[in-house]
Amino acid sequence: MQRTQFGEMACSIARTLDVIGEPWSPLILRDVWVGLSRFDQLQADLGISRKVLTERLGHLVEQGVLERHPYDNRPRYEYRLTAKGAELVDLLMVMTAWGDRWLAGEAGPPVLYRHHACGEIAAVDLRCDHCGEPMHAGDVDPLAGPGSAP
Amino acid sequence: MQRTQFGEMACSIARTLDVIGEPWSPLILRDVWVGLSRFDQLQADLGISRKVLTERLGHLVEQGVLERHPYDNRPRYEYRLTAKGAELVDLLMVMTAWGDRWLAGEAGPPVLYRHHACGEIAAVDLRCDHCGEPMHAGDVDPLAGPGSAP
DNA sequence: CACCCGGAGTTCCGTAAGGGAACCCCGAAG
DNA sequence: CTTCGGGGTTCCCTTACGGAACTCCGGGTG
Repeated sequence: MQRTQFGEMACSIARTLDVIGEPWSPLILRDVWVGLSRFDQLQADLGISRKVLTERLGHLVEQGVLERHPYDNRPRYEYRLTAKGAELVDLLMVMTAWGDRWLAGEAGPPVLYRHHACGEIAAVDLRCDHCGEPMHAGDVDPLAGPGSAP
Repeated sequence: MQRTQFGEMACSIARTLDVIGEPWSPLILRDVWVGLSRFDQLQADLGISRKVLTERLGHLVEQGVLERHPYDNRPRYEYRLTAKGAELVDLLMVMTAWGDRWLAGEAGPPVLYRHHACGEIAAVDLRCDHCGEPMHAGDVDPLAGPGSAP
């Protein structure tokens, strides 16, 4: 008996969860994204147990989302986002947008993002990569794709 | 001693995780989104333990993401997305896009999405809600927002 | 050279959460 | 009045998290 593995399912959501779905993983990614890159920094910022942090970092490196590499002659390492990991930041931005909208309350969002292109405080918006029109829950029909059959 | 609650953190990502970050929750949302709405349907489709499914549904309803309501004179219930929950589908679409791109492999994506507006098979793309330009990992600077202080 | 330091983990134990299967409740249909 | 099926509960077992202590290792400092 073991915990269910989502990676085996024919579903990109489940497979993505297999990479960053474990507790803490998205927060680790967030920290690395904003520049916290060393073990002790992450541990202190998150308050995560060192054991679990070790496991998560190992998994994220294994999945090609983070890269561990030395920054000193001593055995010191820092973690960086790979290209694969940087694209996961899209996910973080959408989570941020949703949390800002539905959970921030009176106080307002804890963090704001300034968009380089326009210089404004902004949030993300989902568009169709084909026609550029908005793309949300009710705007699509799911169809079986090539990777669906056994 | 108890499991760490992310909801207390001053971070919209952490707070969002408190709502849908538990194992299975995103997959439950996906199923409800595509039309599986009854307890036994969800249980059979996901292979989740009934105990955990009960807990997750309860939590999602409590958080206002799902609505439980009767569909018969008998004690029968179905779960539906609320407006708050429907906006979480954005998150699922971004997870799908990332999984399709990085994890689908040779076989291709298991599910395709046809966009109503243009009729094409499409994926989501993240844009700035201000200027409409692309908005990804390197395109923003985080600043402290109003909800950041202790 | 002996000692200490700080980063990066590893080990160990107690509690809590997931997996699985069996059981229960309830209203309708036979 | 028994059966059926949806919608959960209950119980036990195993795995995983939290927390604190311990280890390892290379570089300064006296």
